[in-house]
Amino acid sequence: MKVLIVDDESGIRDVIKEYCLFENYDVMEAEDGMSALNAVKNNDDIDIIVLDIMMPKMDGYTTLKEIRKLSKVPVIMLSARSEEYNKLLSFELGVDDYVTKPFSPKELIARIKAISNRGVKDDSNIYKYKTLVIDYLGHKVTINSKEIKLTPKEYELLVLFVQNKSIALSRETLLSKVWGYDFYGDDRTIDTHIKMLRNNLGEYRDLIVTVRGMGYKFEEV
Amino acid sequence: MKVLIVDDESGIRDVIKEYCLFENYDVMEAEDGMSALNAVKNNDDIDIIVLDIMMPKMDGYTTLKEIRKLSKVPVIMLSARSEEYNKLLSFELGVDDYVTKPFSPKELIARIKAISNRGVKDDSNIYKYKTLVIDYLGHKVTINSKEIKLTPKEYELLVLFVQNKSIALSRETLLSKVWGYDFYGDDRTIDTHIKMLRNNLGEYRDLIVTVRGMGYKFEEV
DNA sequence: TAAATTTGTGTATAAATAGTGAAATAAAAG
DNA sequence: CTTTTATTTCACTATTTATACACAAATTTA
Repeated sequence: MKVLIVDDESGIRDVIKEYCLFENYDVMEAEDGMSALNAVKNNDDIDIIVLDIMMPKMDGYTTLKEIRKLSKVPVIMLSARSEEYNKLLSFELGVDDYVTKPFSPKELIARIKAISNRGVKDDSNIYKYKTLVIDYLGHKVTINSKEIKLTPKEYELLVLFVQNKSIALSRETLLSKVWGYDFYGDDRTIDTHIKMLRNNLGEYRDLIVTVRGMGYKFEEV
Repeated sequence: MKVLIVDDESGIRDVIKEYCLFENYDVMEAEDGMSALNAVKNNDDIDIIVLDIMMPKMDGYTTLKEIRKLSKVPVIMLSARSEEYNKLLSFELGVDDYVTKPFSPKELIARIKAISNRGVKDDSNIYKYKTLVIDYLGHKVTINSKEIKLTPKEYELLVLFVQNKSIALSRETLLSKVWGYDFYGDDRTIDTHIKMLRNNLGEYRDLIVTVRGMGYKFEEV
């Protein structure tokens, strides 16, 4: 487990860091939004981010908005006042939890634990967009209540896309996540599977958007 | 969907309420067991209750016991310590889920969603689909009132499938649930048993659906 | 606009997976 | 101990799925 702590006050970072280390979490620090962003860009093994809202230059909201273009990693926000709360919600950026300052480090750790233990039981078991429905438990995809038959690879691809909505996934990432780190074959294999997936998605084929020179992403219109 | 939130701390109620509203659930609040009880008495459209265990005057257990005299509505319990869990289990009042404080609001919402999607738990001793009947107590399966003879493994498989209707079960899961975690044998053993089970199910053989690359599932047509 | 790069797509072939019957083992019943 | 029943392994087949590759289409760069 690796925790990224983002706060401009080194004192606060230190306190949180100590507690995290004590719980055997790995820790990374960032003192502003920019460095946090870079940290996320360059490390795909960050499991949770503790993010202060009140920061000079780039505030927590903006930082989170940028992070969300890269990753869906769980985020706990730190804020000075609970009134910020509604703002957080309306923000719809997938804040997993929030803690008001001054907070007891113990409480923060407890919340970090809660999120890290949560595992897969996170989101609901169904994804819906218009008439496109993915039933994760049943491994079933339907359009207009009619099942569409996907091969295992196609299904895995689709799920990966949906769970990274609006995030561009490089060919590399796709290969490593769906095929496994030890895949030897051709890059273009992906294209073929994308083609098949699109065909099977029929009227929803455009949800899978080509990001030229990079890869693909899933984007609700 | 209407959620009744029962907690003596208004701060906690507010957080849960905000998240629920954001997810388009209707919300009612109660700050103690008595008002919760009244709320249930006077509103028959409550779909789910989030109930804190630690409350002054009437605690969560007592409250739940009283609620159960009126309704079978699904309940999620909140408690400060995980030790309460065992107590909950032995309590046998039909607690649908259980979340320890401090919890991430997102997690609570995920669980509320999970419950609201799944509907009411079925606790009958008989499963029926058309003329296929499983009598759990009698360990007997009949089709058109005629008993079909299943071997122990076949029966266990069938029951597991039925109790996980529409959920894809991986070979791994099947092995560990029916054969035990310590089974040391060929994966393909399952296929053979599936084959036999299907043969025995005759006209209902198609209820067991192959999920390619994954396992099998039971699906009523 | 032409050339170069990248992506889309149809098709052939290779590889993986599931269905099945029969034989070998193991377990239970008589 | 013998017979019967149940379980497991295994080889073979049918089917589905994955991959490579060639060429077309689209986009970018020079």
